[in-house]
Amino acid sequence: MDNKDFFERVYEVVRLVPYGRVTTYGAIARFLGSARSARMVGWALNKSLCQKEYVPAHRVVNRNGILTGKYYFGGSKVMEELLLSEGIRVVDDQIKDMEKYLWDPYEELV
DNA sequence: CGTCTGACGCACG
DNA sequence: GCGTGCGCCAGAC
Repeated sequence: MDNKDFFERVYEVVRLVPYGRVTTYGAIARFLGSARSARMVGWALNKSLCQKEYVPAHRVVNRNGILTGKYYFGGSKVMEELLLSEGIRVVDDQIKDMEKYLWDPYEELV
Protein backbone atom coordinates (compact mmCIF):
# COMPACT_ATOMS: atom_id res chain seq x y z
CA MET A 1 0.00 0.00 0.00
CA ASP A 2 2.59 2.50 1.09
CA ASN A 3 4.74 1.76 -1.91
CA LYS A 4 1.91 2.48 -4.27
CA ASP A 5 1.00 5.85 -5.63
CA PHE A 6 -1.82 7.87 -4.20
CA PHE A 7 -3.85 7.06 -7.30
CA GLU A 8 -3.36 3.32 -7.07
CA ARG A 9 -4.61 3.36 -3.49
CA VAL A 10 -7.72 5.14 -4.71
CA TYR A 11 -8.24 2.52 -7.39
CA GLU A 12 -7.97 -0.26 -4.82
CA VAL A 13 -10.59 1.26 -2.56
CA VAL A 14 -12.94 1.91 -5.47
CA ARG A 15 -12.61 -1.67 -6.65
CA LEU A 16 -13.56 -2.79 -3.16
CA VAL A 17 -16.91 -1.06 -3.43
CA PRO A 18 -19.53 -3.84 -3.46
CA TYR A 19 -22.06 -4.22 -6.25
CA GLY A 20 -25.05 -2.00 -5.76
CA ARG A 21 -23.21 0.29 -3.38
CA VAL A 22 -21.59 3.69 -3.76
CA THR A 23 -19.00 5.75 -1.96
CA THR A 24 -17.90 9.35 -1.91
CA TYR A 25 -14.72 11.21 -2.76
CA GLY A 26 -14.53 12.51 0.77
CA ALA A 27 -14.91 9.04 2.28
CA ILE A 28 -12.07 7.68 0.17
CA ALA A 29 -9.87 10.67 0.92
CA ARG A 30 -10.55 10.27 4.60
CA PHE A 31 -9.73 6.59 4.42
CA LEU A 32 -6.43 7.33 2.71
CA GLY A 33 -5.50 9.73 5.48
CA SER A 34 -6.06 12.99 3.65
CA ALA A 35 -9.53 14.00 4.69
CA ARG A 36 -9.35 17.23 2.71
CA SER A 37 -7.91 15.73 -0.45
CA ALA A 38 -11.20 14.76 -2.00
CA ARG A 39 -10.14 16.58 -5.16
CA MET A 40 -7.19 14.23 -5.53
CA VAL A 41 -9.57 11.29 -5.42
CA GLY A 42 -11.63 12.68 -8.27
CA TRP A 43 -8.51 13.49 -10.18
CA ALA A 44 -7.22 9.97 -9.65
CA LEU A 45 -10.47 8.54 -10.93
CA ASN A 46 -10.19 10.64 -14.07
CA LYS A 47 -6.81 9.08 -14.64
CA SER A 48 -8.32 5.69 -13.84
CA LEU A 49 -10.15 5.78 -17.16
CA CYS A 50 -6.81 4.96 -18.76
CA GLN A 51 -6.00 2.14 -16.38
CA LYS A 52 -5.73 -1.39 -17.71
CA GLU A 53 -7.76 -2.82 -14.88
CA TYR A 54 -11.33 -1.61 -14.75
CA VAL A 55 -12.25 0.78 -11.98
CA PRO A 56 -15.96 1.14 -11.09
CA ALA A 57 -15.74 4.92 -11.03
CA HIS A 58 -19.50 5.12 -11.50
CA ARG A 59 -19.87 4.01 -7.90
CA VAL A 60 -18.03 7.10 -6.71
CA VAL A 61 -20.00 10.29 -6.31
CA ASN A 62 -19.65 13.51 -4.38
CA ARG A 63 -21.03 14.16 -0.92
CA ASN A 64 -24.40 15.17 -2.35
CA GLY A 65 -24.70 11.95 -4.29
CA ILE A 66 -24.48 13.77 -7.59
CA LEU A 67 -22.90 12.08 -10.60
CA THR A 68 -20.38 14.85 -11.07
CA GLY A 69 -18.14 12.90 -13.42
CA LYS A 70 -20.76 11.55 -15.78
CA TYR A 71 -19.47 13.68 -18.63
CA TYR A 72 -16.00 12.27 -18.14
CA PHE A 73 -17.33 8.75 -18.18
CA GLY A 74 -17.46 8.58 -21.95
CA GLY A 75 -21.07 9.61 -22.23
CA SER A 76 -23.92 11.42 -20.61
CA LYS A 77 -26.08 8.48 -19.57
CA VAL A 78 -23.48 5.74 -19.28
CA MET A 79 -22.77 6.39 -15.62
CA GLU A 80 -26.43 6.65 -14.77
CA GLU A 81 -27.27 3.47 -16.65
CA LEU A 82 -24.57 1.56 -14.81
CA LEU A 83 -25.89 2.67 -11.45
CA LEU A 84 -29.47 1.91 -12.43
CA SER A 85 -28.40 -1.56 -13.58
CA GLU A 86 -27.06 -2.15 -10.09
CA GLY A 87 -30.36 -1.30 -8.51
CA ILE A 88 -29.37 2.20 -7.46
CA ARG A 89 -32.01 4.85 -7.93
CA VAL A 90 -30.74 7.83 -9.90
CA VAL A 91 -32.93 10.87 -10.37
CA ASP A 92 -31.77 13.98 -12.17
CA ASP A 93 -28.12 12.87 -12.10
CA GLN A 94 -28.40 12.40 -8.37
CA ILE A 95 -28.57 9.22 -6.29
CA LYS A 96 -31.84 8.84 -4.43
CA ASP A 97 -31.43 7.82 -0.78
CA MET A 98 -27.70 7.57 -1.25
CA GLU A 99 -27.17 7.17 2.48
CA LYS A 100 -28.86 3.82 2.03
CA TYR A 101 -26.36 2.76 -0.65
CA LEU A 102 -23.37 4.55 0.81
CA TRP A 103 -20.38 2.34 1.44
CA ASP A 104 -17.84 4.09 3.61
CA PRO A 105 -14.43 2.33 3.58
CA TYR A 106 -13.62 3.99 6.87
CA GLU A 107 -16.58 2.16 8.40
CA GLU A 108 -16.34 -1.12 6.50
CA LEU A 109 -12.58 -1.64 6.39
CA VAL A 110 -11.91 -1.11 10.04
C1' DC B 1 10.62 27.25 -8.80
C1' DG B 2 6.00 29.92 -9.36
C1' DT B 3 1.39 29.32 -10.96
C1' DC B 4 -2.74 27.16 -12.55
C1' DT B 5 -5.96 23.59 -12.40
C1' DG B 6 -9.05 20.01 -10.81
C1' DA B 7 -14.92 13.91 -11.15
C1' DC B 8 -14.48 18.00 -3.78
C1' DG B 9 -15.90 19.72 0.79
C1' DC B 10 -17.05 23.04 3.97
C1' DA B 11 -17.79 27.62 5.95
C1' DC B 12 -20.30 31.98 5.17
C1' DG B 13 -23.71 35.27 3.89
C1' DG C 1 -31.65 26.43 -0.16
C1' DC C 2 -28.20 28.66 -3.25
C1' DG C 3 -24.11 31.23 -4.77
C1' DT C 4 -19.34 32.44 -3.53
C1' DG C 5 -14.86 31.80 -1.63
C1' DC C 6 -11.12 29.26 0.35
C1' DG C 7 -8.38 25.19 1.57
C1' DC C 8 -6.40 20.86 0.13
C1' DC C 9 -2.60 18.07 -2.48
C1' DA C 10 -0.39 16.49 -6.65
C1' DG C 11 0.78 17.01 -11.34
C1' DA C 12 1.38 19.74 -15.74
C1' DC C 13 3.70 23.86 -17.86
